[in-house]
Amino acid sequence: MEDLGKLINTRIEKINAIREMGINPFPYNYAITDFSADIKDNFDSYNKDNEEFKPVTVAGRIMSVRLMGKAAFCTIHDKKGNIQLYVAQKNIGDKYYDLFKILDIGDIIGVKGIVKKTQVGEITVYIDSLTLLTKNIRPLPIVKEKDGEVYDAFHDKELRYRNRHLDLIVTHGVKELFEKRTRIIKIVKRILDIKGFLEVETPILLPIYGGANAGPFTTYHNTLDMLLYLRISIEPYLKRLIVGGIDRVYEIGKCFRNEGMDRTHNPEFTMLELYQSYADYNDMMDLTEELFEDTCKELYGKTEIEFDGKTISLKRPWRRLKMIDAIREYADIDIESLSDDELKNIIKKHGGELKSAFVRGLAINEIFELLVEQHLIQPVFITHQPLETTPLCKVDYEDERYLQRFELFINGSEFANAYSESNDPVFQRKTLYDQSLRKEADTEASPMDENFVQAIETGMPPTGGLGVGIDRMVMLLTGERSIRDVLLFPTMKPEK
RNA sequence: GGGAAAGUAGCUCAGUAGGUAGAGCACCGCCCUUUUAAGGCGAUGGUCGACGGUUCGAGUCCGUCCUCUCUCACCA
Repeated sequence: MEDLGKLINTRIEKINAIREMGINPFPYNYAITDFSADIKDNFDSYNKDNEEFKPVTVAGRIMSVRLMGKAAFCTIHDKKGNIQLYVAQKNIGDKYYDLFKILDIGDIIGVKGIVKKTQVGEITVYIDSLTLLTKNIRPLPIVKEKDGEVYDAFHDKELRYRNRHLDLIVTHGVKELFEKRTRIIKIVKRILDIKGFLEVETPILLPIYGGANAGPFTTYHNTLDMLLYLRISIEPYLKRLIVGGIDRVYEIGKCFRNEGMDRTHNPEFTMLELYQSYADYNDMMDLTEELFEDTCKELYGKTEIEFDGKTISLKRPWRRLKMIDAIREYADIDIESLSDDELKNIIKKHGGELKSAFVRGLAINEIFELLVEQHLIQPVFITHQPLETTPLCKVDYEDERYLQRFELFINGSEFANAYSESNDPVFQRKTLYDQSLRKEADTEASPMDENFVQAIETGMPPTGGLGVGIDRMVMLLTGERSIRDVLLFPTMKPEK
């Protein structure tokens, strides 16, 4: 680190030298009129036969310098890309050429000039004015490039995640990836807005948590002298809004689960949850297909995407398969003909485990997760989960052992989860109460939410509800295999 | 939590039998007015992730720990 200190000190001394030249190394603004990509894309409008020129003013960060005595080429990076500058002493004068010579990679400059092609045909701004806009003092990682091939890329993932500002500057495609993430979320919102869903914001700090099976984060409010939880789902509040008559409602926001971290799990992650009155889980399937297919089509103009070396087709309709039929198809097991003990043996044999006391429905779900999930590559709605898997869903009227629920699987992992929402207040009170009693044995069971149950007692219309993991959707649509690559600032342990 | 791999200069990486720590780029000095991984000459720069051990001697061998990556487990 001492060496880095030396490098930084050298640059701090340059700041003093620049001030002694009568130049402010940190001026207040700069009127940009042009951007790199626009100049390159519309060369003809900036240069007519090398005789008529439309002057440009561009600004950006110095990414490389090739200095040759009394003239230099350098490349700057602005919000639209890179462009080369030709900096000649005779064009900008001795004083500003002296300034240019002590500038570093990482400094931000503004330049004025005319656009020409060099001998080898690269569109270049031949500058006649140089303004230092910000002096850098901390060296950037140096990334080299030739013919589109990148050398010495900023590879270290830890450094990239911890220093996303550097990653955005020097790693190709990172900025574009996060722009795409934002675009995906905007498309999803637009689709929902057009359908008449109201976007809302509900509390993240809660006195009581629920809506999912997950460990919560806790925090503390000093004035109220009380423990608060960070939400693990948005469901309990959106359902209150459904009761309140906002009959199509959604929120896209952070949820927090105090659980393990891996390639597809970050402690804080972004969920879409939506609720639609007078709809059921079939309507939610249609809507889910639409959200994924239309977003993909708008991004890429097609419905096939490459992911993890596989081609995945998001073209609707997708397959709809009952959980027990999926188990029969992929594991060749006829669940309904088997005894509890036989289910236990299957789970044991495949290395699964059951929480607390044996519950047949949870065992079936476990077998599905152990034996089927990984095979579900193309989009498929797995429906009719056993009723014990959640207390918030209506049972199917054809077979009350199973739910009107689906989970969407793509490439072996879950992307969405939806119910025909339970709105029977007597049933709801009982199941939530029963679950709260299980809390001793099952740390992920939620405590009783009295206010939520009272809302349901007020009368919630028949409602379809849908939850989509936005980060995973972004991963799918960008081809990224790690959630950390679609989060600007993934959760990291502090550096020592 | 298990397994595997990794951590050496600001960045990207070498470092072979345990014997004074290397390269490219960046940075510093000099030359250079069409370069583009610019080039040439020269110089600086390191607690080899941390701590302990073995040894005359450890980047290298052993142990513990830290961080990250991959993977398995866990996970609505």
